[in-house]
Amino acid sequence: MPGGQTERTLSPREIKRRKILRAAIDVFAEKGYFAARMTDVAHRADVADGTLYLYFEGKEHLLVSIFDDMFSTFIQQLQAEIAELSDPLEKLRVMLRLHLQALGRDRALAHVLQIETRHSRRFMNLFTRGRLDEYLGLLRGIIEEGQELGRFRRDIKPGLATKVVFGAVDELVTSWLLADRETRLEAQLPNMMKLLSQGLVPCEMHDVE
Amino acid sequence: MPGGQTERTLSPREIKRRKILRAAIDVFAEKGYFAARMTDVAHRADVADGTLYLYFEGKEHLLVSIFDDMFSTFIQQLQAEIAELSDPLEKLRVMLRLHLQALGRDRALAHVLQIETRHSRRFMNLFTRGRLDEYLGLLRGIIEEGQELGRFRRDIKPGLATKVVFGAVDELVTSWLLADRETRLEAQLPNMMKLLSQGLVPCEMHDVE
Amino acid sequence: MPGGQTERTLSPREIKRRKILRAAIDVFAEKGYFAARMTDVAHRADVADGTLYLYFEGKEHLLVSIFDDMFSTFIQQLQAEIAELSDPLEKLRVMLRLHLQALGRDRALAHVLQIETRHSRRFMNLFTRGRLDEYLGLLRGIIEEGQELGRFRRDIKPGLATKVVFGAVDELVTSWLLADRETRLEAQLPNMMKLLSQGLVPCEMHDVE
Amino acid sequence: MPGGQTERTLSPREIKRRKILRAAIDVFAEKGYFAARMTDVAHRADVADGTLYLYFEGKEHLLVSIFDDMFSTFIQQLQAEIAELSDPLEKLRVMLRLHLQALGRDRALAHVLQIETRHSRRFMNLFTRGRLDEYLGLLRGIIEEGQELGRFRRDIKPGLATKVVFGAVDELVTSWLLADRETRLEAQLPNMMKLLSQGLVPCEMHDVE
DNA sequence: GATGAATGAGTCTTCATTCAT
DNA sequence: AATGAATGAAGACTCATTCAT
Repeated sequence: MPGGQTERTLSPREIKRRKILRAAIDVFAEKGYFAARMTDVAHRADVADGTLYLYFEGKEHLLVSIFDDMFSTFIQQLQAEIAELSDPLEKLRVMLRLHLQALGRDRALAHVLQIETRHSRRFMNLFTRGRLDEYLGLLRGIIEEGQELGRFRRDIKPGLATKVVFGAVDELVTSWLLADRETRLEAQLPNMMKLLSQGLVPCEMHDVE
Repeated sequence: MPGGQTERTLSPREIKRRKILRAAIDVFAEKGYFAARMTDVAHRADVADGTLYLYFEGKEHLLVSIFDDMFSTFIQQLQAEIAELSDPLEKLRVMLRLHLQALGRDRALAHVLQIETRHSRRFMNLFTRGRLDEYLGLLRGIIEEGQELGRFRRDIKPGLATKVVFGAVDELVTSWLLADRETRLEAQLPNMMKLLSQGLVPCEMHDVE
Repeated sequence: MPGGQTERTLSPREIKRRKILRAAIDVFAEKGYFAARMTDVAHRADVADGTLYLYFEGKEHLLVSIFDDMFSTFIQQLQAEIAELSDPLEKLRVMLRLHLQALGRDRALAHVLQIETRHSRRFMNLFTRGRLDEYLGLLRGIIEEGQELGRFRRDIKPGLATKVVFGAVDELVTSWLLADRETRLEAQLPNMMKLLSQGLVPCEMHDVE
Repeated sequence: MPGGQTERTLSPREIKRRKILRAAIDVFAEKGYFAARMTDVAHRADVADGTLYLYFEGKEHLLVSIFDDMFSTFIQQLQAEIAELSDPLEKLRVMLRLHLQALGRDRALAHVLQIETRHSRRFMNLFTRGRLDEYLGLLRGIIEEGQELGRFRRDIKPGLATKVVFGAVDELVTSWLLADRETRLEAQLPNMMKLLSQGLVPCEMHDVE
């Protein structure tokens, strides 16, 4: 999610902006957003306290910026990779793989995005969910496409399916985060794909249902 | 989830304790845990500020107590209702139904449990997740039982399935909460059960997978 | 201006309120409003920093309250004493005497009212001048009455005369304040009355004018 | 008051100095000295923040310089015009006319001189009053001269008369400023001269006094 | 037990000033 | 000379908690 796709040359301003953002991610992940003090972030970024305010409007904006920056980079990458595929199931798999990879690669970032960024309804309504809708929209698009092509079961509302899929991945990430395992997050992908696509109950018993 | 199964007579102390807890739920839901002030809770409960500390150790303990009280009542009810069933799929359905009912019935409580109670890793590790494990254990037990009885697909790790199911319900609740819909939360149950049990992909295409 | 006319018993709250106000007057007079820190006021009043905010909304409100408290007490006294007189010139004399006495008696208060309370247009428009209008209205009333009775020259606009009289007293106070003299402020009254009532130029030369 | 009597050619440095001073007057008048930020002044003057410090020692010096610059120009003009007159009453009239003209012509400047420049005892003692003494000395000289020549009443202390006259004009200016009238300040001069020279009380009633 | 007035530690933010370029 | 990015000291205010009544 971070790095990689950056242009050859970054302006000095952009470099410092990212240094501060990185410091904020690390500090927020370590101490939590509320316990973190602006001065901690400044020290970690190796700048003066006041400098933070030359790049960000305030503490909350720092948190919002983490979300926005990482998210928009991620969504772009997602769209690029998905565009090249035709099979909806394949698109879904790639989407979830990128999701798990992006977060699995950067534990501190994952912390901030999974937890600190969801600390209140106000914050979620104002920031988290707003951005998340782009992701959910992409996901829903894939599901609807799959239904049209007959690759996905048609008797399930795409809105609900979107929530179930997102909820599943999201919980996977959160429990990986909190359990502090050594497992690679991505390793769970095949199993999860099977479960989501085929369900809990074997086919021959579906009539029972 | 609250009330209902309590004994006939509650001690005056217990009555006031619950009054405070209810006030805390409402205030936390309205303003968010951090923005809520102890004095707000006291006013809502119609007691003096200092009185809160005769019943709870402090602000954080108030939040923990909400979780614990509601959760233990809920888990008890869950176990009682499930014990009477034999079919794992039925158990699962009842479990999720109770989950959705309990939260769908009390929006303020749902707010607190879904959001305020998850505001930091520290809090989740210390309180939220600890209590949640009882719920997750119950869920996992049902899934394992289903696999043993051949009612559930055996090629899926029960740990993963537990997370997927919990993640799905959890997300359902959260999006219901944030969207502020008029929908009854419980109404989504049949659709979700179908999706979880049969998966996204129709049986005849499973080989493709 | 302060004290004197207070009721027999003051509530404990009112006592503490006045203690804080007195501390604020002294601190503002010593260090100036802007240089004064809230913690200075709290220390002087012998209360905790936070206690200030139980009695006043903030630093600015402290300054406004000094003005309002002292001014309303003063205006009341003024009206009471003037009501008993009939001669406009006498009324004027009493008014100015009370003015000079009230401020001459309490140098710190005079400092705050003459200087700190006039630090910006915004503050003057919002607070100082608004209150002052009551005083100016009283003054103007006396002048108009004097003109009607033929005791004061009729060819002078009362609005202008009001300003001239107020400006003269006000400047007298300010220069007394800044010169840090030992003179009693009140001692200047007879001279000033003569000047205001008879003017700079002897009568026999008025035609020259 | 500004410009006018300056030499034909100003050094580039002096030009920029004045540009900054003008910017400071406007910004201080608009936002008040304390609320004004150095960066506001720099922007208004169309120079970089740091440049201000190549011309002025700091924010306070900017305010002092406004006072000094404008005042010394004013005093010079005053002395020149008065020197040509012989009648003390005429001198007084010219002095007050110039005073009212100078401020009436430049509202922003008047703001700064009447209000911002008097924000604290420290500032007044250190700067405002010090410069003002030149003005007051001039005024006092005229009054004493008038008394010697028998044109002014001898039974009034010149010090007091000076204060009364200055206070009257000063208040006139301040109330003109705050009332935000459309009146020309200077228009009040004749009336004020009459009041100051002949007093409030008609001659035939002076014995009453 | 209940009260609620008092406490005081804790922190985000502003902005005058500096100095490397 | 001019720039403007960076600095960092400083302080008003909040609010969880206590404790004398």
